[in-house]
Amino acid sequence: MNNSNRTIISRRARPAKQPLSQDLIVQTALELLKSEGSPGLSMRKIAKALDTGPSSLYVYVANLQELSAFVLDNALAKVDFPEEDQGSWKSRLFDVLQSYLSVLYEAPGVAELSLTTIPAGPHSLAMMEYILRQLHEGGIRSTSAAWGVDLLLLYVSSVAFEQSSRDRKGTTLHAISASYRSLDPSQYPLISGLKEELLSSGGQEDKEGQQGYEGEARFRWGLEAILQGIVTRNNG
Amino acid sequence: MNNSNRTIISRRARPAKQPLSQDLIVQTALELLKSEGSPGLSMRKIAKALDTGPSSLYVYVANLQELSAFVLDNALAKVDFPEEDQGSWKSRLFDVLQSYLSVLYEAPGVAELSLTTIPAGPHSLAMMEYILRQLHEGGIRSTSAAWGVDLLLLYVSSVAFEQSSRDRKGTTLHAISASYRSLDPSQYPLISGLKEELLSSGGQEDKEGQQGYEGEARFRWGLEAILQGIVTRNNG
DNA sequence: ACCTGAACACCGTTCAAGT
DNA sequence: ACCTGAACACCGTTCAAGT
Repeated sequence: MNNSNRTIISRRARPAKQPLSQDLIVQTALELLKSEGSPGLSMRKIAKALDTGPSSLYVYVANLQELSAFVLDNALAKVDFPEEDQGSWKSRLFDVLQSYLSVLYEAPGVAELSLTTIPAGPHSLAMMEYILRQLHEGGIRSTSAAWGVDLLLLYVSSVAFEQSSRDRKGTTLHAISASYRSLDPSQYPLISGLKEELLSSGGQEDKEGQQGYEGEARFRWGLEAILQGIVTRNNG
Repeated sequence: MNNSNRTIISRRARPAKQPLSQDLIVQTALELLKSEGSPGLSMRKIAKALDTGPSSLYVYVANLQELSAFVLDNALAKVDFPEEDQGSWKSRLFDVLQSYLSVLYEAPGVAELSLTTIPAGPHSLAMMEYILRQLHEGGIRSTSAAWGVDLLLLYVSSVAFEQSSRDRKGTTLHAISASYRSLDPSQYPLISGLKEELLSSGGQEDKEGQQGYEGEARFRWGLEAILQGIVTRNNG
């Protein structure tokens, strides 16, 4: 620093520079991820936001990968678990997964994290346990249940990620839409004939609600399909 | 360069420095991706492999994202389509998806690409068309078919990615295994009870074949479950 | 038209040095 | 024990300049 012989003008807007801690780092990282997307999740940017150098973070966090895992689990704290004495197990199951989806939608980067980092934090475990409990109540046990949770969570993460990676760049949606429309129908008759259906990939087609009507319908369709399959495999 | 007054000793091992082209760039990129994983897919490394500077690549490719899309489609050229006059539509469907999975397994980075980049290249379109044709033959049409392909491809990509991101770091599997084993059974009774099933995530438990027996079984289970669901939704 | 060098604005991680 | 500065070895992309 070159302000050694200069009285400090103002100790920043920050509240007197809180001491660092893992929690503070993780929270700052999550804020950056939400405001700037996945490029916001960088050691250097987090350090800058905390008014320090990147090397300081390594006291509380092994590396970026570990930090990412913490950030994901922190975000998952917001997932809502419906009370277990109301409604059917199936409606509760759909509701958690819907809530999980909303949390992932909140920030484009979080969806990517959910696919990229292995979920072993307490919040993710709590969600798995809750889902397993609903499946159990629905008579789905053992292998079917274990593989089923994975499949369901994978589905939700993928939907969220696909969606958020489209939002990232308006170009991409235009690009794919254009490429479908310019297809040679004689070479790709089925794709050509299903253009519209293929493109309604769960996106927010309207500007209003959290998620378009089409998107919500498609999300539930996929969920029902997977669950249907799990149930059938379980009983068959 | 500082060898201006020095006769060139040897024009590298490369065959007399081929002129650049999009195809050469894409192929080199794919080779690097296979040999070094996703960090290998960098403009600078590709340029170095081609014995030029990174800026030279921008004549043939808009940016890294576009190049990635080309690389993915190039890799998908290897997907095998079973002859359509043999076996059932279902066995053909499973076989393409199995072949798709093998291609993604070939390189850890390719699996990641398949999740991250929107597939609009000719090889990916050909695969979609083929799958739609099998579904059509199985009586699955319209929305069910359109959303079904997406779901099936998503599943395969995710399985491949999950697997390859585990291979990347032996630590991660150990870490998750450890975290499951150290769980408080009273807090997470169902997860604790299903430890084994949850951990058999389609991985190669044996050192021999391309894929472990457990892994193959789990992969097919997921496929059957999804397909079952699609069929039921389609008819119901 | 194609290629190059140099620069710009970034990365993650380490490490000796300070308090 | 915690924090810092400086360095190392990387990124993608642009742009003026050369052929």
